[in-house]
Amino acid sequence: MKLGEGVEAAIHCASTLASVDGNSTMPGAALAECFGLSPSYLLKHLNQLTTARILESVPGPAGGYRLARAAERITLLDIVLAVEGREPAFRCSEIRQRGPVKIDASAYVKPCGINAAMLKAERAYRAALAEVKLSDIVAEYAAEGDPRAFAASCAFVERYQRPQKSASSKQI
Amino acid sequence: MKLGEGVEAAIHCASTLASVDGNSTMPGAALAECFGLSPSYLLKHLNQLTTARILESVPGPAGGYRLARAAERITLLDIVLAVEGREPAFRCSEIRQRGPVKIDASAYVKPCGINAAMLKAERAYRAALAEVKLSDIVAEYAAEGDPRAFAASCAFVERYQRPQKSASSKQI
DNA sequence: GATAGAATACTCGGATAGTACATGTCCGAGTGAGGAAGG
DNA sequence: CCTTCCTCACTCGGACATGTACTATCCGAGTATTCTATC
Repeated sequence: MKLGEGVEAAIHCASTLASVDGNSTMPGAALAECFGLSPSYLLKHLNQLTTARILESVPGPAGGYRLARAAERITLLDIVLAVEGREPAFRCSEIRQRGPVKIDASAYVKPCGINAAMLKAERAYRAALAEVKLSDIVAEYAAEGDPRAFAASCAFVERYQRPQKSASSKQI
Repeated sequence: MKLGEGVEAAIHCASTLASVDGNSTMPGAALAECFGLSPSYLLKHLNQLTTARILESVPGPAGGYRLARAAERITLLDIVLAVEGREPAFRCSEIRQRGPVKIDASAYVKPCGINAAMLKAERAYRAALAEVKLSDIVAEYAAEGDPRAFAASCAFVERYQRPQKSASSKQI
């Protein structure tokens, strides 16, 4: 029951990318510098987000990352699942039938109640994450966060974002 | 986001211990054999439950483990926290203030919205686990589970449980 | 025969190796930009 | 002056070490039982 450190980085980067204009991109190195992270390692997580179709990557000079779809259509659950994997945290290994008492397999057709309870709790967890959109995070930050910190973030984005030539043509 | 394998073992053992009579005990070796687990390793998890005041351990011959309180007063959350630790799964390391843009610390007095959203989801997870009592698991198993498997479990408990002499006097 | 003592066997508990996963780092493939040469 | 080609620098992507935490195991501390010797 411990989430990797990369989840925090992934969400922060996605929030930052939500502030870039149109389909401009932002290099991974800039994101790493923004949060004081190792550039080489952050790319690993950004790549996971790209594989999950949450981000898009543009190679070459003036390349970088951008959101693959609108921030209103990205939830925290999407990001968490992309980084941590889609498997449930609790995996029932059916130890109830590993004992020495041999019983026909037909006695275990029903899933065990413990597994059901654990999975139900995990569904509640995921449902709570699915309710939070990336746009909510950004809006809450702009409204509730400290104005100085917000201004600094905007300045950082302004400084490092790179507009794309074939921007309008690559709209999906 | 991955729970250790010991959680499953701990819950199954606790459910089994909920079926022992009065304050009889059951040795850890018997529980390990019941689920085909390594006896030496299972003791580690049982010890965690004992430290968390969920189980009681009785040393010496005819010793073993028993529930420290009624099964109605033990929830799945108690067991999960005892095994996995009480720390939240998501730990905010405040990477937002690690960047090169130096801002006064007063700008970060408010907890970051990402952390708040993650913790809220975890509260939902824990609340769902707290609603499930150990007695519910046992009752559901007795009512919905396969009668053959249930009978085999009862026979196993009957065979290995050890009544305690000073049983009634040690009632809390 | 009853009792006190010591040896014993069984239990849990903590300290000790092995392994899988997450973390952190490095180098290579690919691409667009920029500049130089030619028309 | 414009076009074309080449070189280059910058980007992401995957392959390679390292650290940590989970898993697994073994040996030691403690206690009720049990046997024996004595009263």
